[in-house]
Formats: sequence, C-alpha cells, structure tokens
Amino acid sequence: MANLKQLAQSLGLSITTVSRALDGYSDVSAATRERVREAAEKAGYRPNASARRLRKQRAELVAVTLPSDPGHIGPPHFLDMLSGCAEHLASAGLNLVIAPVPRGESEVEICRRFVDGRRVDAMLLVRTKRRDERVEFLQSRGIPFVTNGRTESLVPHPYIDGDGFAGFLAATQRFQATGHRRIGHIAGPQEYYFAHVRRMGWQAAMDDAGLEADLCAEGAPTEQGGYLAALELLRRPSRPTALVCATDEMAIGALRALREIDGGDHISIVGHDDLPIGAYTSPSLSTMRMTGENLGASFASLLLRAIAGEPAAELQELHAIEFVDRDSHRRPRVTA
Amino acid sequence: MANLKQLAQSLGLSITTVSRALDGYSDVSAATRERVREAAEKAGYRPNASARRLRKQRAELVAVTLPSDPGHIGPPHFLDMLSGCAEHLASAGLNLVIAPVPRGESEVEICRRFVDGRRVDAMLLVRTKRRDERVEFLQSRGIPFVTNGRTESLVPHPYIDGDGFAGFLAATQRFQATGHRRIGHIAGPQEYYFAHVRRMGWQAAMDDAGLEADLCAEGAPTEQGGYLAALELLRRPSRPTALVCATDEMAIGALRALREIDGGDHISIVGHDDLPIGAYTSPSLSTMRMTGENLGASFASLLLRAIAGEPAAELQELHAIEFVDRDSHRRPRVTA
DNA sequence: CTTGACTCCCAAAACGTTTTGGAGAATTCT
DNA sequence: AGAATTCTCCAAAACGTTTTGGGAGTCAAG
Repeated sequence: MANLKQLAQSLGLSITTVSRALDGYSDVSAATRERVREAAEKAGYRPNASARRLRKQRAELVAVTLPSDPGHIGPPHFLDMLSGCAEHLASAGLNLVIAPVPRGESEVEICRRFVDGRRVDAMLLVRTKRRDERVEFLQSRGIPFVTNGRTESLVPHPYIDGDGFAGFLAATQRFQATGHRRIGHIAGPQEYYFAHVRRMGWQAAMDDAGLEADLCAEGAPTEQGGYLAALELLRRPSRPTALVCATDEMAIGALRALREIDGGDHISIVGHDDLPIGAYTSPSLSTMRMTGENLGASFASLLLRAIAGEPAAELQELHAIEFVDRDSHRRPRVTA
Repeated sequence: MANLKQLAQSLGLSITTVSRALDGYSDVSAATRERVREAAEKAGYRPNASARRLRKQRAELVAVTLPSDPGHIGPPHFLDMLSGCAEHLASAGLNLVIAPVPRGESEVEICRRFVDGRRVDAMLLVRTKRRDERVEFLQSRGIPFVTNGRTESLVPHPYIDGDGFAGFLAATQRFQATGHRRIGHIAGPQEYYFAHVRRMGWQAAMDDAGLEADLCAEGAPTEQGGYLAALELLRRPSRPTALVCATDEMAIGALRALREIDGGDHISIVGHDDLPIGAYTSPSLSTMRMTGENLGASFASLLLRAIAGEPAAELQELHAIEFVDRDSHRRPRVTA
C-alpha cells in the first residue's frame, strides 16, 4: 500500500535506513530493524517491483516462447512443467512470462523484443531446431537461456534433453530381438533436433543389425502427419512389421492408418512422449519417456545457475529414456 | 542496446524530444521525427521496460494463478487458452505471467504478493469457488480481474463461463427423452461454482420430470474421484441407467468403474469439457463443451476492458453449452 | 512596432527503490 | 586524554523513462 518514503516518515527514520533494515543489513541496529519490520508488516508494505527492477537493473522475469505453429505445443505435461518451473523460479524472486509467437512473426523477433527491451533476465526455449536462430541470437546477445532440446550449435549452451538416440536405438533393437526385421520409422521434420536424433537412433540399430533402413517416412509432428506417413509405408511393396514413431501423436495417427489397412492389426508400434491419451487408444500405446522427476524444477535451476554466470558446459542435462510398455508393441504377428 | 540519453546525444537533441518523437507526438517536426526514428531503428533502440513501468505506474503485466492442488489444472485446452490470451494481451503491450500456487500457500497469498508489490495491472483467475476469497480480496483492493467461472459474490465481477445449468439440464432431459428414468449424477466438489451449478442443472431436470433426484455422488474432480463416485452409485439397490458426469475426467473414471461392474456396459454416460482423450476411450465419450472461438482472446479482451475501467456488469460472458456426441451416451440398454 | 498564435524544442521533476560515501556519536585502544 | 575504531544512521545519486511547464524563434495580424 504505502511506499518507502511514507513508511520512513511515519517512523521518523530515513528512507535509507528503512530500506536497509528490511533487507537485513547489519549497519542498522537490531532494535530499529525490528521496529521497522513490524511497521512494514503492519502497513502491508511491499517494495514497488518496477522501481526495484529499474534500480537493480534486473527484470526479475524469465520468458518462455510458445511456438504456436504447426505441430501444436509439446506434450500435455508441458503445462505442468511450466508450472513447476514457475514455482521454482518464484522462490528465487523471478516470475515466468509466457510469450506465444503470433502468426507471421518469427520466434527470433519475440526474443529480440524481450531481450532488447530488457524485459527478461533469461529465456527458456522449447522445440529446438538443429540450427536454431533463437539460440544464435541469444548467444550473440549474451543473454542467459536454457533450451528444452539440444542443437547443433558449435558453442555450447545449457539444455535439458532426452537421449533420443539411445532410446530409439533400444526400441528398434527390442523389435529386432523379438524377430522383427522390417522395422519402419515414422520420422518428424528433420530440422528439429529431437526428430533427427531419433531417426538416427533407429537407423543405427538397423545398420548395426545389417538390416536395410529404407522403411522411413517423414511427416508433420501431428496425428495427421503420422497417419499420412504410415499410409505411405504401408503402401510399400514390402511392408514393415513394426513401426517406431517419433512421437506419440504421430503414433496415434499411425494407429489410425493401421486400422484402415487390411492386416494392420498385426503390426507392432511404439511411440515417444507418454501422452496420457496413449493409455486409452486401442490397442493401448506402448511408448517411451524421458526419465527424471519434476522437470520444471530442473529447468528453473539451470536458468538460475545460468543467470548466476555458470559456464554453459556445466548446465547440460541428458536424461535416459525409459520404456512404458502397454499393448501396441507386441501385437500378434502373422508369419506372412 | 542504447538508452535514450545516448540516442539523444548522438542526434544532438534532448532526451525529451527523442522520447516524444518516438511516441509520435505532434510537437516535434516531421523531419526530426523521421530522423529520430531512423536513428533509433538503426541503433536497435527499445525503451527500457522497467523504467517505463516505473514512470507510467503500470506493470504491463497480467498474472494468472495456476492452482496446483487437487484435481489438476483444467482441460488440456487450457494451455492453448493461455497462449491465445497472452498473444492478444501482447498486442496491447501486456505480458502474461503464470503464478503457480506452491503447496502450503494459499491462492490469496499469491494474489496479495502480486497486487501489493504492484507487479501486475490485472489478474486472471481460474477455477472459481462459489465463495471465492481471491475475488473478495481483489475486489477490496480494486484491482481489475476476470474469472474463468462465476461466483456467488454479491458485487458483480467480470467473468467468462459456460452455462453449466442449461447444459446439464439439457443433457439430463435428453436421457429422459430416450426413456431413462434412473439418471445419476457424478458431482464435483460443491464448493466450486461450476460443480454446483452442473448439479443444479441435473437436479432441475429430474425435479421437472417428477423423478427422484437421489442418484448423486460427489467426488474429487479427477479420474479416481469419478471412479469412486461411480462405484458408489452402482452399489445402490436400484442402479442408474445413465450417468451425467461433472467433468470428462470424472466420466473417464466412471467408465472404468462401469467396465469392472457386471452389466456396466449397458449404462449410458456423458461428460463435460471435450477432452481430446475422450475420442479414444472405449466407448468413446460423449460430452459437452462451451461454445465460442478463441477463448483466450476473449479473456484478454475482457481484461483490457477491465483495466480501461469498464464496469464489471458489462464484462460478463455466459456461453452456451453444446453436445459432442460420440458413443457413450447411447449404449444399448437391456430392459431389466 | 507590438501582440498573439503557432512551431519546435528543452530543462527539470517525478516515479520508488538501492547503493554510495560519508557524518556524528559512542566505544575501545594507546 | 587523544586517537582509532565501531555503531548507527542519513543525504544524495542513480537507474531510464515520461510528462510538465515553459522558452525561443517565426509568422501573421493588428
């Protein structure tokens, strides 16, 4: 309600002293400190955020860009993640603002607005591309940031990512171990790092096993994209007997394609992300997920450490992928 | 990059003139205005947000509180809604910050922090209770706000809500029209306005039809809550033949209960929210949804008008409910 | 030639805080 | 007792804007 000046006046003290008392400096006597604290409490005093931000040259804000573009926003966990992140940041005095990207505007544009207007102390980036201009921009400006997903940037930056390569390698090998030989891959847009690396994992498994890695179709990272990509693979002369899909959303689209195709119910399938929806599809969707508790808190922690100036190389987390087994990955196969 | 002083210096003008030129005031000549604009553009000048906020006594921020407590956050549309809202707000120069409520802290506490620290110009509240202390607090402070959901507050406030009463009335009557007489209701916690009003809609339909409105069970607004509530109803001596559920999440829990109970597959069921997941349950879930496009933009618009000082009574939107028919609301009934 | 209106510009104040660089009083040390 | 040190406190500067209240000039009208 009140401001520092009024509070000081009512106490017969200077603004300086009141300010320092509230901040717990030792150059104000314990007695006055207590007196000031009580008065502040009673008056419901809270320092004016804008004033402090101006003076301290910190925005006390972190922005996260929300791509509104094609394949929707990430998993539904996403909001939980943001919420956890915001909560963790809040305990360090930072707030999280969400920065959706309007149609027709680029993500860099948004970054520029936030950074050059000194509206944020750091940024959180999601859905990284292999070559990501947002990353390049922020690096050029020297603004702390953390990405959800790696990039191919030569200069290291903080990130949290799942080990998609290992995950898709393992998933493919698991199919191989149960006798599958024609294992297809439904790939996401290869400019995204996650999509690319998952494809590489699948391919490595095929190569290592001496199998042809030709059953690959790329599509938009959506249900429809997965549907179309699956149809394309199913029209090939020699069909896959199993499908490893870049995302659950695409896997669900692929399931739709399988349902429409004769014999599709003999094809095994696995996705990635562990969407809650996967438990309700029929067959229920076997999938993979990044390990790790409370991802949001991890992001927040990295952000804080990045702001504190820790070197990027120490702020990189690569999480293992674990399987979530339901029904779709072991459908009864008819020996053709 | 630069600030006003540097820009002014490099142009041989005063700070005042540069500032006014950029703001398009007419008391600076067209020539200088253009000259200033070019220089600012070239220097990539953006006014320092904190400084402007301090001077203009506006935070240029709106906060939305995210309840982390029991029944999860609202529908998955929620993030889309936030995104739309943030985008719309951004075009008016406002940013949206998300304010999760840490465990052990009350939502009012959070509101207080944001409001008294002058961190926001307005607030967006979700999941209103019939008697909502957040609403009371904000009203007492005179801070503009909009709620997602009504309250029983005596002094009107801006809101957007679905007409749950009419929706649940209609849904119940539809069951009645197809011959159902024992229609049950799975209710959410009655302190929430939406839960209460939906229950009232169901009850009114039963009363109007001269039917006993006794098949009602209340639970947490979660899958598990719906599951338990449904089990309770199914154990009654005379079972319901149809269930009207307060939310899709609860309806999905109820479906699980039905699956476990002998004869449960003859009970019709309908939910509310139109969760995407509903299309994948078996049977697929018939449901209801609030009509209206781009809810986020509507919230943003109300917020802006509230900030501009429009009276609350003109900032209330009650949206009709529409049916989303899938399979679960017309399951083959066995005449007992 | 004076007056008034108009155009273009600017110095200074203000927003509310934090931080700097002491000042005066009390205490301890020599 | 005088000098050095420690305790408390404070005035003033600074953060970067926007806004207020004019101040020179110029031009046309009286």
